Amino acid sequence: MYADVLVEIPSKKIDNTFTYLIPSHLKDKIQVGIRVKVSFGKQVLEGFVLKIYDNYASKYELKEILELVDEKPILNEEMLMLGEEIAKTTLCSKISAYQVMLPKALKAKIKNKSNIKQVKVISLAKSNEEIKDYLLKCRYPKQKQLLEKLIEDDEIVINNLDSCITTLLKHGLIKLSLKEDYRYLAHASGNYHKVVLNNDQQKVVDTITSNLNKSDTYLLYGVTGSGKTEVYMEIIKEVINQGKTAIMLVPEISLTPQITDRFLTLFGNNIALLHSGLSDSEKYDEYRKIMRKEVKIVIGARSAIFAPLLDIGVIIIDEEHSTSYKQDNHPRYNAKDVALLRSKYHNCPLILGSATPTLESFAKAGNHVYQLLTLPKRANNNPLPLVTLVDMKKETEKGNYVLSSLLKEKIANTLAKDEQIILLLNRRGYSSMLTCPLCGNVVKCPRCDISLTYHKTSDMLRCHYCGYNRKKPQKCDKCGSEDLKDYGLGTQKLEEIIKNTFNCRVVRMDVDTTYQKGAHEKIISDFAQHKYDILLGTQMIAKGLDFPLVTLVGVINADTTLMIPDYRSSERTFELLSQISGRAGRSNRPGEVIIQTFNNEHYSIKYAKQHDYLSFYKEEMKIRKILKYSPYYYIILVSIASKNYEKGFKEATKIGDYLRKNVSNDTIILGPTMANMFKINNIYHFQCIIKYRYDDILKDTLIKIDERYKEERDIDVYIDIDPIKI
DNA sequence: AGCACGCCGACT
DNA sequence: GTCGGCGTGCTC
Repeated sequence: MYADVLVEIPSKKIDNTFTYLIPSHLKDKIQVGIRVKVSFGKQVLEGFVLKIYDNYASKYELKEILELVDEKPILNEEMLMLGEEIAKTTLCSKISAYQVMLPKALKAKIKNKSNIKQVKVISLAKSNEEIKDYLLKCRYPKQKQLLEKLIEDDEIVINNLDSCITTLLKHGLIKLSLKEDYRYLAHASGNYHKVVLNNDQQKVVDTITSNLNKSDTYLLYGVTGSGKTEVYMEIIKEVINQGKTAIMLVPEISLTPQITDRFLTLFGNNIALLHSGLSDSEKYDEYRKIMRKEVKIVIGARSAIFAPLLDIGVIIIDEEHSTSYKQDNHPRYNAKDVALLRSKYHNCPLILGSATPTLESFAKAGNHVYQLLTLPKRANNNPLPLVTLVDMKKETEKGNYVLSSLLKEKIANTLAKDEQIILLLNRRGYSSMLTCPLCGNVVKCPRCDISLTYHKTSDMLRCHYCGYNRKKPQKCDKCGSEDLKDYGLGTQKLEEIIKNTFNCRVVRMDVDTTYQKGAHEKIISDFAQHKYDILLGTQMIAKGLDFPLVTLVGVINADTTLMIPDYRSSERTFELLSQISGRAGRSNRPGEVIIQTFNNEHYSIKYAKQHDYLSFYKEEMKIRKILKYSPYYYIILVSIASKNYEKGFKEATKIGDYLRKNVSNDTIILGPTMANMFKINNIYHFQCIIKYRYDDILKDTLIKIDERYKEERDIDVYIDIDPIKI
């Protein structure tokens, strides 16, 4: 017998299987999807068995498989199919596709036998009658207590052996054994109260639960606070009742106890949670629970879409507009695409939920590719918050550069009512640049083409792209003037201003305050407990959070996302403003939103003010059509990176020309141009953008480019199919 | 990814 | 004459 083995070398060059002989003692144990050890050249490697067969006309002298790593397959038929599909659609090697699907601990080479945590457990070694006899004559209360508990519970986890246990062991009444333990156990705090669904919610639930055995995709478009989570819970409940399993994806950032609590309360330990807060071994523990069919529900971020559940009854992707579902490094897969494949495979519905769906999804709903379901009102029938725009051009004339008089007044009022406030400022640090007023010199990163951000707490200038750090200079590097001015506003400076202006408790949430494990959750729970009056931060505070006491939301500068030169910047702006507005007035107190902007005529901001997704959608679709962008055209981004500017430019031009010659007539090739972030970490980035609708030769052309540049050492070419940012 | 093979420069 | 530079190519 022979086996085709995919060895664990993540190189495109070696992305085909190698045939090995199956030694006779492994013949009845080997299966497709298990890992094996093989000798490969001079080294011993692990690999996945992808095929087993009887006859093979060998040209070479075949080697034998050395040993099996697993007893049972870790890749089943479905996962093998998913990996192949990912490799094909994202142009990555098969092995990297399979590796991205598995938890790190299951990746070859890492020995994890000792990685399984064990606990000591004691259990009864004799029959209940014999124990009861012993109990009658036993005169030690501690022993009695323990034995009685053991009759009740079968086994007890112990930390150390006390005299009572050693005596019982000596008498042969109990036995000691080791049991695998799971490190991570999520607990519900139990303070979630069940809610009754309103008519709209019930209609959505009914539509989906009466079509559970079809692989339809639904777009659940529900305004912020419309109670999408309750709908998901109801559907999952029904799926579980039918004996099936469920996957729910949420953006990493919203995997907070706030959300998970509700699920844990309703479904108890039937859930595996997969999020970045877990260590690799903890993730592996959760994974093992899924493999052993001990849980039926998986909730997690992007990679949870690969959870090896069998018999999936529903897949839910919450906040479907979130960019976090696309992996931004190799392999650049999109969890939404994988979800679609799995929904087809399991014949189960896929639900995409959002208050601000991507244009692509909404367009598909318009074409009846997806089925549109709507929750037009907030669950508690509250109106959406009143949004007021403040023209910052007028405010700056009055000398108000940061807080407009209106926002100041509203903050003071809200504080007086003892209610809470969220302030959004989409830029971290203290100020965005340090400038010399004499010679106009801006202090820049020596490795990147961008100005450094001043961080006051550490008195350092920091590059937000490469992490470069330097002490704040006392003098201008160019002319020596000592009068350096800081311009721009960051979250640190805003925090300082708020503290100086109001007498209140402020907490700041951005990358700088949340890089430590658990810091993010702590800020959220502290704010929820009203330990602070104001939560200010970057966009990470905009999504999914639910604080009943928040009645005022302020957006300090709505224009930052609008400035980004990406064809989706209007969509991002509308989404961010809608999402942050949705944080206000979620309980019985009415909410209010103040948006400060220099572009109060811009349609993104205008429609966000009116909570008018539909009009925004129509306006933006017109522009996408004229400019030939997604969803009218498919987009592929080819990035060319090199340390050497000339070489990078030369190769980028070559790639651009090659593309133009080797695609269909109506495919559009833009560039090469300098990328948005042109120089990062001393590496120059160029890019070509491909826009196409139907093109059968494009894929081959891309594969050729990919293969050609795999070998090049000082040029890196990345091909991003369906990129989320340009 | 490793590791060997291989064909040109400065050394005991 | 040889040690070693890392360019190229192969691994069932």
